[in-house]
Amino acid sequence: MGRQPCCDKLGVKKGPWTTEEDKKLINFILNNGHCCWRALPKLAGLRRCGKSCRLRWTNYLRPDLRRGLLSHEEEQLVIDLHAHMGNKWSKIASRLRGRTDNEIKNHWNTRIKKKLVKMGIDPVTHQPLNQDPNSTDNPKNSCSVSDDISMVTKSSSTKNIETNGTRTEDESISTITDQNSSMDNDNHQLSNIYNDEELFSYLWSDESTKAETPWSDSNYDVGGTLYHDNNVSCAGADFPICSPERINGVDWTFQDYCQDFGVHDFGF
DNA sequence: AAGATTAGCAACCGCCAATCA
DNA sequence: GTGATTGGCGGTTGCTAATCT
Repeated sequence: MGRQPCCDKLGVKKGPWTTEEDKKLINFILNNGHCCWRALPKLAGLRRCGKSCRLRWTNYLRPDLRRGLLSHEEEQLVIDLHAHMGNKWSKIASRLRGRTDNEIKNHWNTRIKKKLVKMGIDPVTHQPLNQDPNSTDNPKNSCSVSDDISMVTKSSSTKNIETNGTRTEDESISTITDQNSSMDNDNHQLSNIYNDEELFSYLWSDESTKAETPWSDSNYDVGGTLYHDNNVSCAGADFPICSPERINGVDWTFQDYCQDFGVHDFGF
């Protein structure tokens, strides 16, 4: 007897999400939260698998997500964390506020991995590769790799040494995240959130949205101190608000994220 | 200009661990 | 203790846009 499929395969839609489906999912979660992903599609009027809904929400629709390319600092952090943790994308993602495991995994596979290989560094072990001296991929011959990555690799090596020394892994990771607490292009990235015109205009509309979403994953630990959420009671539900953080000298709060997402009124 | 190739990303699949009855 | 259910994770696929020839 095999495992029961996560959803009834018949009549379940696959493939890219439409704006209409996004609206339904956002509306439902903002109004009801997501108590049970399996039941959610039916309740929200979606012909989707619960798993698919969860993925769409966590990877794309969550209002606390940041879109756009990873900054140099974030890239550096990912490499450092990967050197410590390996392919633990969700754990790495939890150290980068507003980034998803899928996004980081994609970025690693499509960009960082190639850069490291091009530099003659094994992306798995973070140690120098045994290069064929005639290979065109010999790092001595490749001058196109950015200097910042070279710095990163040095940094990773240093971290490895530190880990073998007196520092614990957590301490060393904490140090890394501290270094990452100021990101230079956050504002630019925030401005890139949700550029889908139709969805965006919908979100900016006056449709009321009472949030009872648990926002369980809104406790960020970047830098270890920046994101301690305070729960605010809202419409009978505890609704967390992030403490302000400083990005480019600007204080950002969860409300800012909400506004950036286009949801003006969470019932505060 | 057109076809081929490559890169980037969203989404799916299968497995695993935690939880519950 | 055991099997069913659910959520979550990591690997992989497939589509689309960009770039190359």
